[in-house]
Amino acid sequence: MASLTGIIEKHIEELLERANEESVFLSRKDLAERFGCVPSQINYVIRSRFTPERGYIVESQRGGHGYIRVIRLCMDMPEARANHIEELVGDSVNEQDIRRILANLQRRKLITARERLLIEVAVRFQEEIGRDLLDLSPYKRDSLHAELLKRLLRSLVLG
Amino acid sequence: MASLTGIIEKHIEELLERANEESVFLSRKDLAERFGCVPSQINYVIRSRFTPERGYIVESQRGGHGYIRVIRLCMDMPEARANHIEELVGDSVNEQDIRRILANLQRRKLITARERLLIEVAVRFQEEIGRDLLDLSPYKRDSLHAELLKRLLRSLVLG
DNA sequence: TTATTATTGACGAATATTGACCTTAAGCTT
DNA sequence: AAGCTTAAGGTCAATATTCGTCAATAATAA
Repeated sequence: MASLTGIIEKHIEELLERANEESVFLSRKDLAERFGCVPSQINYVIRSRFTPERGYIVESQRGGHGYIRVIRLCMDMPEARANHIEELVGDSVNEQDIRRILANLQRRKLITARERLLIEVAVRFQEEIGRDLLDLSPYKRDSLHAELLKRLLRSLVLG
Repeated sequence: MASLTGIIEKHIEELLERANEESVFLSRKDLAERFGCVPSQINYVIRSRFTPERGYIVESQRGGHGYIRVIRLCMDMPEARANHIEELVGDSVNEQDIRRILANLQRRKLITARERLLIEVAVRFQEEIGRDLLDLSPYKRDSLHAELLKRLLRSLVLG
C-alpha cells in the first residue's frame, strides 16, 4: 500500500494520534503541496477514507482562512466488538430482532437511550419506505435493515 | 481559526456569556475600532454568524444612540425546538444542508457528536439506496432526506 | 477483460475583507 | 414645527483566498 491516497490517509491519522485531540484542521492547499499532488486528491482521500461509516465527521470551509476539519469519534473501542456486531446482526434481521439487539446494547451501556431511539426511528422509516413506497419483498426489507443496522453500529464502535 | 471574523464572533459570544443575559447591545463603530477593521465587517460577522439558524435574532437602530442588539434564543421548550426543526429542514434538503444543520445543532448542544454521526450514516445509506438501487430522482431523494431527518430530530428533540 | 479505485485538472462556489455610497434617528437652531 | 447637522448603522460590489465537483484518464484488482 504505497499509494498516494494511503500515504496521505496515514498522515492524517497520525496527526490525529499525535495531537491526541478529537480533531485536526487541515489546509487542503498545504497538504497537496506537501505530497506533490493536486488539491482535489485531498478531497478523494477524505471522501473515501474519512467517512461517517468509519467513525469520522468532516467539516470544511472555503474562502479566506478556509480549512478541512477531520473529527474522529470513539477512539478506544475494542475490535472484538466490531466482529461481534457482524455476528449479531447477520445478513437479515427483522424489527423484533433489532429491538432486542438494541435493548441489549443499551443495557450494556454501549449506546445511550437517545442513540437507540435514533436507530429505531431510522430503521422504521426505512421499513415504511420499503413497504409502502417501493413495494419491496419482506426478505429484501430485512436485508436492508441488516445492512443499515450494521453501518450504524459500526460507525459508533469502530474508530 | 485566526480569522478576523472568527475573533469578533468569539468576542460577541463571550459578551453574551459574561453578561449572562439574553442579549447584548453593541456599537458597530466601537467594535470596528477595537478590532481595527471597517465597520461593515461587523455586519458581515452578524450576518454570517448570528443567524436564526444558529439560534440568534438581531435588532438594530441607526442614527444617534444607534446600536446592534444580539439576542440569544433559548429554546428550552420542546415545542419551540420542534417548530424550529420543521422550519430548518423544510420539505427538501440536500446533503450539504444536512451537514450544516447537524453542525449547528451540535454547536448548540442539542445533539451529541455520536448522534450526529448516526444521523449522517442513516442519511447516507438512504441516499445510496435511493440512488443506486432504486434510481430515484435527486428531488425525490432530497424529499426523503427531509422526511427522515425530521423524524430523527423530532425523536430526539421532543424528549 | 472487466470492474473498481486512484490521479489529474478545468471550472465553479463559498467565505472573508474592504471601501464607497446610502439611509435613519436624535438633537439643535431658527 | 421645520430644517439642518451630526452620528449612527446598512447595502452592495470588487477582490482575494480557499475548498468542492465532475469528468476524463490511468492504474490496479478480480
